[in-house]
Amino acid sequence: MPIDLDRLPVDRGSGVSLWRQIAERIESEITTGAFPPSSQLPSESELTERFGVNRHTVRRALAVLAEKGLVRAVKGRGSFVEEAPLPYPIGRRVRFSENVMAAGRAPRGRLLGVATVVDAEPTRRLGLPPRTPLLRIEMVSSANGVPLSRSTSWFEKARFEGLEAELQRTGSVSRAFAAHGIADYARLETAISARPADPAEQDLLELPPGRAVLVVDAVNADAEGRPIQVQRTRFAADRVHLVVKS
Amino acid sequence: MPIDLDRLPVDRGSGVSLWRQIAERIESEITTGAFPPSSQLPSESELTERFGVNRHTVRRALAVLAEKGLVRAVKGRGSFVEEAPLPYPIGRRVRFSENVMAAGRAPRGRLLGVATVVDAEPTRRLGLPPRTPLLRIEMVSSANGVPLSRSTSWFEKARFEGLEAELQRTGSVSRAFAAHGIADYARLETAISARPADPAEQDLLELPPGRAVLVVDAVNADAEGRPIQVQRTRFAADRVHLVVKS
DNA sequence: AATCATTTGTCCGTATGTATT
DNA sequence: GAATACATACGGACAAATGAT
Repeated sequence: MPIDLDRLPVDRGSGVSLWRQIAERIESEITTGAFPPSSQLPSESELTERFGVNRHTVRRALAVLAEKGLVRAVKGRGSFVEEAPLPYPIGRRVRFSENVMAAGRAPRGRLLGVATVVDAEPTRRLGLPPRTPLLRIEMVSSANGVPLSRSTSWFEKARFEGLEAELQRTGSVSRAFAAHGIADYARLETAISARPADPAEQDLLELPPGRAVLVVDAVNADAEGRPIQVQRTRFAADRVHLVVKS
Repeated sequence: MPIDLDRLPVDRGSGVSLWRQIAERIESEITTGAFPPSSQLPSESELTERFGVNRHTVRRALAVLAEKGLVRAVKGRGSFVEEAPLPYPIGRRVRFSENVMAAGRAPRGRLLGVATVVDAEPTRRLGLPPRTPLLRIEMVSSANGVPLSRSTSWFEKARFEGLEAELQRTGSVSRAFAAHGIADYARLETAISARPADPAEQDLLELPPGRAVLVVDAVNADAEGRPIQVQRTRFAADRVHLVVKS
């Protein structure tokens, strides 16, 4: 009769700590597909029973896996297997929905807020005269219900009056542009940096404290090459990797 | 007689905490150029005297600036003004030294170690048969003496026997390649991600705990398009931003 | 609308083995 | 060997968020 690995008890006094053994067992079950991406892990108390250890020990193992970005714990609900990082192309074409769908996941955009602002730096990058009123739009985008990015965009207000209504309705910048007669647009320049997520980002992106965000700073232009959008996107660094084509 | 802002004492009971006032004063002195990039700040005790506060208050102000990535404290030496982030192009051409010199800074590479290894993943990406022996090379690269990146490279051992000697001597991958008859090489594919720096990286890159590293994963190929190098570079995210040309 | 069971997060402990000084 | 520090493991209580009833 074959050994049932799932029921194999932890090995006390083996020189390997229990939390490490448990973490490795759960990790192998994730990588072999016993726990598929986005599925829910057994609760801490179930794992406690299964491995015959204290709940703290299970929690330590789960903390290791969370640290590695393999699982994500949600208070009051449970722990879930993280999806593999989504490959996000950084090319001329910039279409969040397309990029997410190409990876076989369901994109969604949520409008957080709209404001009319005067801001020197985006104005300069849009090539507009100083103190031109801009539309500033805050969004959160997700794939399969998991938040992927938080973005801030600036547009010339006079040209994109009412853009927010379309954004609100569709949750898609591309579609809002289309409604304003812009069928095609492309990346002009892109700068990429990274830093730890701040508390607001931790909240909106459902990130545990200390994780990093990838900051992608881009200027997008219409078919004639005129800048129409300055965008600063903060991706949850655990959930994407940016792919640059040469 | 004009007011000497440098000598303006801190404003107690103004509703703004002393550490915040001091942080803002030092920050403005940095941005106005009174403390140029890479210069050394006055010691904590000098600042203590100048502002007439306790050393803890000065330390808190400096901690804020370090958190923002404006200054860098080095134990036993002092605090230094961070350089502006170096724009690092991610294009077809991959030349660390060129990129750093283009920004007007002095590049330097230091070889940390060389090992012969068998590793499935880089072997596969190099398009070599499984279990082919590889040369794995660990480096740290810096600009103006400030560590910028930590990289691990894999090469086919049979083809690049003795590469490490040249690397040791010049600290440059390009020059070591040249000595092996490879005049030109280019990026094949690049993936970018980010995560908090681990303790070893904090040490080598002189990063305070909690900061992020930009992980750039690349396969480079010779003039014929054959992969010759798999490279994983971890940039100190505070000190560079990657610029992608479209 | 209010209550309840479930689940993770945080805190208080105690005991024990291991490594260092 | 003794003293010390540290990591490991366990026990229990309660807070906080969630989802269902």
